[in-house]
Amino acid sequence: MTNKDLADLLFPSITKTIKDYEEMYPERNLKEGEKVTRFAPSPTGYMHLGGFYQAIIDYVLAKNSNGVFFLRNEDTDTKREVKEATKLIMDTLTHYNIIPDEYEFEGNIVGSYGPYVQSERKEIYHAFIKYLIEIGRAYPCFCTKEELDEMREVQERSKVRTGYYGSYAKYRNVPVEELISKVKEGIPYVIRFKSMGDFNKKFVFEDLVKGKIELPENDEDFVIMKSGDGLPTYHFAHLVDDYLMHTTHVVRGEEWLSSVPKHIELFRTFGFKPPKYVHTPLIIKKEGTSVRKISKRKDPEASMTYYKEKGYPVKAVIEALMTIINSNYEEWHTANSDKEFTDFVYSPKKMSSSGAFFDLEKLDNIAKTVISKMTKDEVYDNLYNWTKDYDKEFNELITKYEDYTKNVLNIEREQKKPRKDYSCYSEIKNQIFYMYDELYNPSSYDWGSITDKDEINKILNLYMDKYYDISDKEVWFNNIKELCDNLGYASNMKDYKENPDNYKGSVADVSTVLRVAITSKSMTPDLYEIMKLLGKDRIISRIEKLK
RNA sequence: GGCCAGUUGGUGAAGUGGCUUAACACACUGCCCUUUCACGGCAGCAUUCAUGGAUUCGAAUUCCAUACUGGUCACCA
Repeated sequence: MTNKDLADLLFPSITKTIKDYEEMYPERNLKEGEKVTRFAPSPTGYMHLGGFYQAIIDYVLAKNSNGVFFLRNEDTDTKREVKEATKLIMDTLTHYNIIPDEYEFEGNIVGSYGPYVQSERKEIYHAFIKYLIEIGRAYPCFCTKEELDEMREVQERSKVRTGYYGSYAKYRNVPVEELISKVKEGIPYVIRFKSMGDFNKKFVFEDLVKGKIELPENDEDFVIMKSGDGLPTYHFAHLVDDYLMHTTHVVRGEEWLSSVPKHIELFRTFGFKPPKYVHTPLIIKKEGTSVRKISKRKDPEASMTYYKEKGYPVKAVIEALMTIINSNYEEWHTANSDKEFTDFVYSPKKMSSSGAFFDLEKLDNIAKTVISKMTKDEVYDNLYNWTKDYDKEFNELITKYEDYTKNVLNIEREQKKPRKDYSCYSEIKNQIFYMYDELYNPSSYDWGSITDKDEINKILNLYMDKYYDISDKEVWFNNIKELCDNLGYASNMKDYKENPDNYKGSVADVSTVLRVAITSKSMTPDLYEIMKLLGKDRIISRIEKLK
């Protein structure tokens, strides 16, 4: 009996060969330098910031070179799989407008290198495994979990490297006859790769981020196909998929660096050219004095849903991530503000090789600038879309008062240096609630230096009786100044600063009284604009309410 | 423990042997502008690049050692 007999026994229905698949998935028509990248998440029900950050790199790498970016669903871990996960991934990518050129979603395949869901590619993997068995480079292993655990304990006790290799590889040199009869008996098995590597030999591997790295050869007979469902492990699926889909650049987290020897040996065994690798630093989080990977359990900001729920502008999140990806992005972006982030030429070499800290404060700052540069219509539309999902009540209000809301959002916007009030859409309501009678119901007022009720009433009454005029900003402010003179407050700040004792206070104090009486807040944008939008009736009623 | 990687201010970082008295940005502090806040302007914020040694006229940049941090060592990706 031969390896061929074993292969046929294991995969009786597999008739296609590697060659057949190579013909089905021919070389892509790429011009020099065009890159093929992929985002390959496993659908565990969660879209991690770290994953999204890699997706951006993939996307930019492909767009930079006019290449192809595709999405592949790595669902080989059936135990961890979550049904809605694929939708979540698609929704997130769509929200950020990172649209793959090829993907598979809800039964729809876009692209000619599919299927793009690994569980649908089982036959393909099996054809490759069958070949490996035929040439004697893979074999079934019947070890139970208990046996493997025991082996590891023995190895640990005798202080040798743990793993299934060399003389520890129990089924590596078992004659085919015996393997065949065990299979026929129905004993569960996995398929292992038969490694020819030597752990004491090193080879040089070039990572595009880290540069040249010296790694030991792989000598482990690692699992390539699991028992039960017969699905491949990551290592094997990576080989087959990235070979047949003609991926040129594999972007993945640096936690994969230590399995590079396995992947390289696999590619060499088949005589395939391995892709280029971009092992990205992990996104980390400071906790006390130690650093750790950002985690979905402890850090809400590790999930991409966090940014959507808060209502951070799409551009801001991408910009913050791009800044981590290549720190010269920021400078480039200020010099090329009209360009898309995909026009920025990403350089793996320029990536920091240590862990990156995703700074939420920095994100806030970027987001404020992004929103400040939008037109009132853009802010309105984004606010509308956000409130539609997360704040129905406010959504109805801004729909009812659409033009008015746009005017509110436009205060101090159309100027060279617009205000930077909002970092996310969820913040807007809290900052402009006083512009809506439906929301205006202050329980307290932020009075400034003037807190005496009689004095406040005196200022307000006199103002409404004699000085109220919002026909023009200059007129409006001159009136306030006259009011100040009339009541013994300094109308000129310089005079006040020079001789504070000559006055009861200054125009700043009087203005604050007006501001707080009308909005309840001491910090607001331009009061004149607010008063103009509110109109006399509402101003009067708010002042009356104070009495 | 084996293997691999990393270590520049509170943060992201620039920097690849002299142009660095370490860029830029965020944060922070002070002043100015100012009807508040914000914006904006100006100034301040690492005598030092984990530590020790070596090479060199000269090192954050090269080499060696040490320390610390992280990754990995699954029928998870």
